[in-house]
Amino acid sequence: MFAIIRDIGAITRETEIKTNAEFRRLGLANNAFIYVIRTYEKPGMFLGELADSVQIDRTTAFRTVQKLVNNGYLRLENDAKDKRLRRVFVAQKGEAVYPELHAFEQHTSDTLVSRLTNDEKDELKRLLAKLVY
Amino acid sequence: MFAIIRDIGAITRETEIKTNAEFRRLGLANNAFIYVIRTYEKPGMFLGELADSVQIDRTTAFRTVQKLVNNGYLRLENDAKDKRLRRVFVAQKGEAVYPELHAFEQHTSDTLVSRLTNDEKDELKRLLAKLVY
DNA sequence: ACTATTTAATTGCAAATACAATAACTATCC
DNA sequence: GGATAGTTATTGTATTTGCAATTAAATAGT
Repeated sequence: MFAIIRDIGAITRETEIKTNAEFRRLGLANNAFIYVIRTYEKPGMFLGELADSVQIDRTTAFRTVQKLVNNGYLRLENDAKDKRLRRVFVAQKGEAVYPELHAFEQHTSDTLVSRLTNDEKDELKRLLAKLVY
Repeated sequence: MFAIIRDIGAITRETEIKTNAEFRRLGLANNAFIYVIRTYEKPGMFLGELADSVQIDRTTAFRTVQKLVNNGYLRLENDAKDKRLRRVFVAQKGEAVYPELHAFEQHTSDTLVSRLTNDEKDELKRLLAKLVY
């Protein structure tokens, strides 16, 4: 059964190479585009929550978010109740670029599963969801 | 359908974190263990071939292999016909450690799919194989 | 045979990465 | 309400990473 884990790893690494190449021109290589997508879709996560949601080391995520704030893609807000928390939102540039990021993700995903029938796509989706949750 | 690509990425990142933590004590973090496994299973690949087989940047792969050669896990041999090629083989330490690496990969994979029925496991394996090839 | 193109390995270097440690704050327990 | 434990953000630092460029060798084309 280890073929499953190898195939999954292979797909991820190949996808990341393509996506990073695509978004380097926007300063969103090194998986930075993921942060913009996730933040757009779920605004107001605090830093550690965002890091966990993308399964990336918290210190790495922290520095990536810093860079994205400096670049104008994201912005941070202190939580009113809990002074430890800094919540993440998209800034103007992040808002503007989201459609393009999402379209590319969609396209990449469609290409990946293009040799499957619709039933197979649904089944794969269902099975993967079962692994994750 | 982009849930598929997200779930796949999430599984990979989580798996890599666990596996790197497990094998750090052996000096096989940063995905180095993958090279030992693949080389053991297909000895004599040249450097670029090995890099492609694990979907990792060739320069990164090159440096990782260098380190593994220094650590006694792998060894290199010049190709007799084509003077550009350096073929990779496991050395003593690589040979010795392979069973443990493979057992861990097996265990990780089994844990990952433990909530699936046997039929579902087979189906997932089949669908993923269809994506990769 | 000779030039041009391709492919492999390698190095240079700036940036990214992640473990470890610390500081600030919150929640819990007695 | 004060000590203790747990959580979050942050920094220090050494290592890793990967794009770009270089060298060397093989292959293709004429």
